[in-house]
Amino acid sequence: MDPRLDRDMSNCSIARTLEVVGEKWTILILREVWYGSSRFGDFERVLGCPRNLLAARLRMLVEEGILATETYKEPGARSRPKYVITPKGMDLVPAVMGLLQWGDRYRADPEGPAVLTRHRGCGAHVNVHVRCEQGHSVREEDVESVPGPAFRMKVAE
Amino acid sequence: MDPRLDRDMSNCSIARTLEVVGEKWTILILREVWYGSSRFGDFERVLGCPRNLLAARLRMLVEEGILATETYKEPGARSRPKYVITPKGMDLVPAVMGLLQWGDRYRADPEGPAVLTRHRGCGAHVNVHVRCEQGHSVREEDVESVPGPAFRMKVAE
DNA sequence: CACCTAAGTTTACTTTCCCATACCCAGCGA
DNA sequence: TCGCTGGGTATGGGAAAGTAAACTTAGGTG
Repeated sequence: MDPRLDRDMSNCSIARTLEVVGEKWTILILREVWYGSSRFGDFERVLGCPRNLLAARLRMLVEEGILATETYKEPGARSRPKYVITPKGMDLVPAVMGLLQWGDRYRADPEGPAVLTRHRGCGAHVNVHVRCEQGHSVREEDVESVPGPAFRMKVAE
Repeated sequence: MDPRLDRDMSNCSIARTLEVVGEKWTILILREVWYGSSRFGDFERVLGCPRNLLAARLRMLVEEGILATETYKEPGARSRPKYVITPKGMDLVPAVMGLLQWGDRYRADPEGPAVLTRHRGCGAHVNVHVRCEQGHSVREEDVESVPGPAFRMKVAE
């Protein structure tokens, strides 16, 4: 009989991204970096994340090139590492802002959002937005997904 | 001594969004809905997700109002439920597209992406993009986070 | 009326992840 | 050289997730 043909899951950019940032504390660590934290103790204190997981997540983010380590030195203390975001890490901002925006809309505190995102300089609110290369603003329901060059089907057993 | 003041984590839209879509299969289920799947068997077959978890995730997504159930009826079969995305679910598209876009850029198959997203109608590629209310295109490093109306500090023990 | 099918539920077992806590290590300053 | 401090590592228990397979259910078909 005909083999059943299905989309091959092994080649999915969403799944691959989630392999990196899909674990519990990872995106929250990135959020804190984005908000200005850089030290192990900052993350631990603000997030309340267990130290071993925090160390594991930071190590992974550095290995992936999303964070990088630098050293800092407080007067009268030895130099210690701190974590800064890389351009590759900055490119996660649209995804994280997408989560932020959805949470602000559907799960916000009655008082409003806890954090506002502004355009440095002009000061206006920023948001994420879907657009096409023709410059059109695209409504979510007008996004169409079609097979790309690496689209593969899989053969079910 | 002074209590230490920290950002209060309980009011974070990112964390709240992740409470809903942060579990392993959830976003992949949404992706499949977005790509056109709607039936229990579709998800099981394409994702390879265990049935019990799939049922639990679908139930949760319906409870959260991200998916809704409708019934379908194949000729000569009884009616069965199918899952369709709601407007609240569609509003997750920018976040999911952010993940897709990052994966396409940094973890793509050598051949290219498996899926292309196009503007229905004009056919041009779509992407997510940060902009401000003045209409400016905003570079990621020019996004500034400032305390909003519900910003709260917490007092460390 | 027995059988088939899709959509689950249930059960039992294994594996992985999460959390808390204790411990370790490398300077610096007293 | 002793303790203090920040940045980790090690460990052990418990919760959750993954795996596999049997069971259930409701209606349509032969």
